[in-house]
Amino acid sequence: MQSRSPASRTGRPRSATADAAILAATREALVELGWSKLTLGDVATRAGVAKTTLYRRWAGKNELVVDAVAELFDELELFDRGSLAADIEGVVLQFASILALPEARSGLMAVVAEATRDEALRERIRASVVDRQKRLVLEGRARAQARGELPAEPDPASSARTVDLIFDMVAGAVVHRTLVSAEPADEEWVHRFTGVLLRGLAGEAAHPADG
Amino acid sequence: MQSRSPASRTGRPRSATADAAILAATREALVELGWSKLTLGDVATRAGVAKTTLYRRWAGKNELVVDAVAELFDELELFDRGSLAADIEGVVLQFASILALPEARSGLMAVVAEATRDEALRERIRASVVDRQKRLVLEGRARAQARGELPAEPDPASSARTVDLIFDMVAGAVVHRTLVSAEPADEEWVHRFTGVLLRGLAGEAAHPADG
DNA sequence: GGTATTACGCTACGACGCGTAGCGAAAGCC
DNA sequence: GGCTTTCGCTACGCGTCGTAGCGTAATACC
Repeated sequence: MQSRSPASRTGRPRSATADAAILAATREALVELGWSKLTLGDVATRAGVAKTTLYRRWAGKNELVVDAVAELFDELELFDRGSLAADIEGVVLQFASILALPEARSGLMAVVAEATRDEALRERIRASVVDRQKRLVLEGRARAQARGELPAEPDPASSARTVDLIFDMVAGAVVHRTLVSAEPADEEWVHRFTGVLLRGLAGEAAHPADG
Repeated sequence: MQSRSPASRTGRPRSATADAAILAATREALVELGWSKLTLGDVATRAGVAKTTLYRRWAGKNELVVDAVAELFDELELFDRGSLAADIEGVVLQFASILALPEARSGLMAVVAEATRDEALRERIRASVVDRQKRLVLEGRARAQARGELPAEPDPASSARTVDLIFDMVAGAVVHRTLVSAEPADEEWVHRFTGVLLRGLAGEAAHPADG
């Protein structure tokens, strides 16, 4: 959400239910119409609010859709399944199930595309969507290091680069599989992916079927 | 390009220079304006053609931008650098340099987003952009198997799934690094990425600096 | 060279979404 | 009750869309 400055203490407060209704209506419109045919007037009508109310809270289509899609990622959680491989498979399957939703598929890529020319929008996406995933990578790695599955990296700069790399590899692969190849990231695919990620291409050939 | 059916044999032929001018103008407009602010009228003016000419050849903005961006991927080539790791690094750096172009950054993701609701557009992207990259994965793997760096996969179905997986991992990681994380996929990053891809997360820790 | 056929440039048009301004009414704090 | 902010509503100018219509240019066929 937009940073609510503490300046507005007096006067009529903004309706919290309107916020929720607008975001829900945005997701509904994304499902039915997709990004390009989604209009703010239509969203306002669906939400039962005036178009001007919508413009008072969001600068435009981009920011609105980012917030609407970001809520879908709230449920992401890294359950402890006992091993690094199982942890990765679990969270990747969660991520894939979110990307399988039509409102996420059509909305997320569009705002990322817009963000290539809009630094503020890129920061908004990072804060509300990306960082929530990156946190999972940090957690998973810490757990794996505690289990002895991964070595500790003493150099913090090198460590940060490794986290970024893993994050790009995991998120990128799932996104590409789901949105570009347009194939489901199902359990079998996730299992193969995790195998390559952990053991590499050559090593994976030695364990073709099991985990 | 759209499949030119051999039905039109008589009459004035379509100007080939107009095609090139329109696609170049589209890329130019993508750089200056980005996807959302790009208008077909503006592209027609830049190309020195009438707006109606543009509509006679392309169904809309999506198809036009796909063709304009697809030309950027023509130069992709897999040079034989002697080892699988070097081959991967070389082609990934080429791919990254294309994605670093502003006309590719702003255009490619947008059409992919649109393609989530348009099967024909998805097929157009696959034919003119994606398949050109997937061919490189096939070449690279065949070379690596000939060198003995990768084992032969006798089962064709399993083999095809592996190629798809590798393709999603390579292309996805580079795209995510470039367009979502908005960081350059430079030589250092590509080197780290290739290490993880070939040796896995655990194995990579044993070779932190070299190749 | 004449004719048919197709592409081209140009103009004009209705339709639609954008984003804003202005108004009166409603809902909170002091 | 007075102050402040939000809300719903209407209306507006603006720009783009995609198409229709027309006269002209370029090629193939006879």
